[in-house]
Amino acid sequence: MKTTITDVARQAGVSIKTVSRVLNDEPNVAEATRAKVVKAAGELQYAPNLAARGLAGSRSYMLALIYDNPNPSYIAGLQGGAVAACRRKGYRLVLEPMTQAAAEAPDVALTLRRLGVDGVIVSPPLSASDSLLAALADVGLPHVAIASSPIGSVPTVHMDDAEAAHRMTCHLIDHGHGAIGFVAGPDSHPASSRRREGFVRAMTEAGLAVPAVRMAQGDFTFDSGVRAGRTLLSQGGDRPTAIFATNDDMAAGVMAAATEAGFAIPDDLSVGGFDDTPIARMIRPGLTTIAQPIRDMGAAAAMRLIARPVGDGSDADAFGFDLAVRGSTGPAPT
Amino acid sequence: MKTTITDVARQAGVSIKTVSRVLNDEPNVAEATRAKVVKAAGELQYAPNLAARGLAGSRSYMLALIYDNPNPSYIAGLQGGAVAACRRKGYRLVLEPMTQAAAEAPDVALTLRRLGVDGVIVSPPLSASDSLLAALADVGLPHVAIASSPIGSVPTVHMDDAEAAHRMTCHLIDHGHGAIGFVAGPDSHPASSRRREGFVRAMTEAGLAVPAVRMAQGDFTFDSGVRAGRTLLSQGGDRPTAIFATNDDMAAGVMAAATEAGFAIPDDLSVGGFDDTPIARMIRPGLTTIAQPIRDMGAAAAMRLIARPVGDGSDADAFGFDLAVRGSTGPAPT
DNA sequence: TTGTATGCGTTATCAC
DNA sequence: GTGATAACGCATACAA
Repeated sequence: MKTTITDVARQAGVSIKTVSRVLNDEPNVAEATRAKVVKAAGELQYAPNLAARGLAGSRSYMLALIYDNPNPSYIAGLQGGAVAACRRKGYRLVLEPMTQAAAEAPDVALTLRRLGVDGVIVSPPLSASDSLLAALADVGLPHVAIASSPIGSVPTVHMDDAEAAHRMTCHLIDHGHGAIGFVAGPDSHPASSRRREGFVRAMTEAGLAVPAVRMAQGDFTFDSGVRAGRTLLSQGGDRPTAIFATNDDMAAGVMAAATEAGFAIPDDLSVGGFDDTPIARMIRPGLTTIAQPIRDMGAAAAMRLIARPVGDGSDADAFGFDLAVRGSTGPAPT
Repeated sequence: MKTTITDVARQAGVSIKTVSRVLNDEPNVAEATRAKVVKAAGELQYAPNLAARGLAGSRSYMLALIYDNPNPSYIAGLQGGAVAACRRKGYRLVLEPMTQAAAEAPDVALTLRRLGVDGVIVSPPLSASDSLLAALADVGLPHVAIASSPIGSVPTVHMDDAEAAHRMTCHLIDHGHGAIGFVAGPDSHPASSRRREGFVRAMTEAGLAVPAVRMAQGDFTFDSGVRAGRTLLSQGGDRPTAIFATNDDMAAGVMAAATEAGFAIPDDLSVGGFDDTPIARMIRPGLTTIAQPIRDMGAAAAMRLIARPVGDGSDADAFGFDLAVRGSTGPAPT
C-alpha cells in the first residue's frame, strides 16, 4: 500500500491540509508543526502522488522537450541542462521527438494537447516552424524556443549565430586568409542563414570578396562536408586557403576531403567548424570551432517555463559563445 | 476551459462511461455509438487528462530512463527506441540522469518513489549497480536492465559483449595479426570485463599469447585511448600490429596516437573499436567496429515494461550485433 | 449494449 | 495557525 498524505497527517497528528502546507512551503505554519510533519513524512518515506497533485492543482509538473535534431551531442546538452533545472524545481522532463512533417501537420494541436505538460521547450530547427509555434499558441501551451535569434512574440533563449560566425571569420582573416570558402547548412535550418550573414559581413568589412565559387552547401552531415570540401578545393591555384564549415560534422568532412587531396592542415588549409561537438577534439588536428553554452541554454529554457508559466512574450535570454581555437586553423600559406 | 470527457459525452449524447469505453478500446460498444463518440471527440479536440486518468487508474503512463553515460549517441539511440515504443502505447518517457554516487546513496529509494512512473529502464553502467537494483525491487518499481549479460533475477535486455569482442578479435586474427593489443574500459563498467573475456577467449583459441604488456586500460574517453595507444606502440619491434580498443572514442584515440607516431593505418597498424558511434564514420580511415542495435534494445526495454508491468523476472531479450568492417583494419604487415 | 455512482490523493475554499 | 470538505477528470464496480 502506498503511503498517502493522509497517513502522514495521522502520523504527525495534524490534518492533511497542514501537511499540504508544509510540503508546498506555504506560510502560516508553526515551526513546531512543520517539524513534526517533516519528520513523519521522512519516516514514512512519503512521496506525493503526482497524478493527484496534477489533478487537483491543474499543473502536471512536467515539461516537454520537442526536438528533431540528428546531432546527439547537441540534444544531450540541451536535455542535460533542462533536466537539471527541472529537477531543482520538482519538475520532470518528457521527450517528444518530432519530425518537421509532424510539426507542420494539421493535427499537431491535438498532439500537443495530449502531451499534458505545463510547458514545452522547442529546439532548432523546429523552433523556426511558424505553424508549430502557432499551434502552441493556439492550444495555449506555454513555450519557449531555442533559436539563433529572438523570434517574434515567442519567448526565446538564443545565441547569436551571426555574431559567432562573424567571430570565426575574423579569426581566419586575422591569420591572413583572404580566400575563404564557406560551407552552409540546409536552408531549412534557421541557423544557416544567420551563420552565412555573419560570414558575409566579416568578409565585406575586411574588403574581401565572396565569390559564389567559394560558397558551398551541405546538410550538416559529414558526407556533405566531404563533398563540399572536394568541390571547394578543386579550383587549382584559386582554391581557398581556409574553409569555414558551419558545423563540426561538415568541418570534419572538409578535413577528410582535404587530407585525401593531399593538403596538410593547417599548413595548406585552415578549417573552422561550429558547435564544439566531441568530434572536434577527436580529430587531428583538433578543430577550431564555436562553443555554445548549450547546457545553460537548456536550463534557461526550462527555468523560463517554470518561473513564468505565462510569459509576457516579449523577453528573451541571450547567451554568448566561445571561439575554441585548436590546431585546424593557422596562418595562411604564403 | 479544457474539454473533458463529460463534454464529449454530452456532445455525443451518451454517458461518460461509454466514452471511456470507446477511448480505451473496450468491447461491448455498438459500432454506431462508437462512431458518434469518435466524431464528438474529434470535433472537440478532446485530449484525456492524464493526471485524472492516472489517479483513477493508478497508472501514470510514464516510464523513466535512468542513465549515466557520457556517450551522447548511445543514449540518444536508447532514448529514440524507448520513446518510439512508448508513443505507440500512449506512454511518455521521462529522463532521469543519475550519477553512480546517487545510485548508491541510501536515499535512492525515495528518489525512485518520487519518480511516480510505472516502470524504469536502467542503462549501463548503472544497470550493474546492485544497490540500485535492490532499491528498485524494494520500492516495488517494475524495471528492466539494459546490460551485457542477463542479470540475476532482473528482466534484462542484452547484447553479448563477450561474443562481440570475440568476433572482432577473430576478424583481426583472420587478417594474420598475432600480436594484438587490447585497450580495456574502466573496471566499474560491466561491459569491460565481458569484452576482455571475449578477446582473451579468441586469442587463446587461436593459440596466441596475451602478454600483460599488450593489455592497456582506459576510461572510454578519447584521451585515454591516446595514452593507451602511445604505451602499446612504444615497444619497438615487439609492438602489436593491431589494437582492439573497446569503444570507438578510445579507438579514435589509438588511431591519433598511431598517426602521431608515424604508423599508417591499416598498413602498419589495424585498429578495431566498439559501438559504431558517429565518429567511426568520421575519421579516416573509417573505423572497423561493433554495431549494436541500441535503438531496438531501447524499444524492447520499454515494451517489456508496458506489456508485462509485473514481469516474472526470469526472462531476458537477447540481441545480436554486427561487425562493421571499414578501413581501419587490414592484413598484418609482413 | 449502455448508464450511475463511487473513489483515486491531492489542492483549494472556506470556516474556525 | 489549523482543519473539514469540496472539487479535479477519469476508471471501474455495479446496475439496468
